[in-house]
Amino acid sequence: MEFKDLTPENLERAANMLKAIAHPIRISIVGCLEDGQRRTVTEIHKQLGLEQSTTSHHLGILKDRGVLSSKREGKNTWYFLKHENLKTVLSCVSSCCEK
Amino acid sequence: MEFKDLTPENLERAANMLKAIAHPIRISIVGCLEDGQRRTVTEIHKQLGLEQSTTSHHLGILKDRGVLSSKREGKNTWYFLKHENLKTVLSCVSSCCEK
DNA sequence: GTAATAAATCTAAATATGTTGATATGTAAC
DNA sequence: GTTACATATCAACATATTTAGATTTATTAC
Repeated sequence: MEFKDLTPENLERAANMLKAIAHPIRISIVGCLEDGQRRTVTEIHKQLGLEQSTTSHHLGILKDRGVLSSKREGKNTWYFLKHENLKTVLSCVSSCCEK
Repeated sequence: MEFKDLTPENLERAANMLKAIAHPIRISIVGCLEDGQRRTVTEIHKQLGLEQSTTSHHLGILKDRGVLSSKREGKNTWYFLKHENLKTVLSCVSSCCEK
């Protein structure tokens, strides 16, 4: 599907997905989850040096907007990329940002 | 360059570029400028049915964050995509948004 | 110089987003 | 039931973004 053909509703959804990713913390979170990796909230908040509540909040945004999925297993909630090709979005943008 | 390797400064720049695109109006603007097309502010504001000032404002954001470039010719300012591969970002995201 | 057109900027108000600490909920082990 | 740990939500405040109308600046033609 070409993005030109997006209905207003899907346009909104695409904008929301991009907006979800468009934040330094959330880009870093997506970076932790490349290549099918799964991480818990605690792992991510420790790895990135963030407050637990901040981390959960940003993970919630990413999940809500369709960037991540999650799966609860016991006390832990595992987060992972919902669409592998979202990696492409980031490498594409970062290639435009060099220098 | 992998986005994982972005310096904090480039991370910020990548987030700003994504944030620039992450808006329904601005996605539509980028959609008008595919394939090396150039458009003036007036053309875009008429085509998308927006206020002139709103259009100019959003074009300014896109230019400021490195998504578009512009060239003044007489009374007109032509806007165009700075990086052709930003198209990929949008088609990638829209493929994740189907249904 | 004036008039006409294109684009950019300013202003103000409404809306949305980000951040943190505190609190609540969910789950497992006992 | 209690305790401990993981996660989510709440509340409050600060900050940023969006929008439209009015104004200003830039350019061309006269």
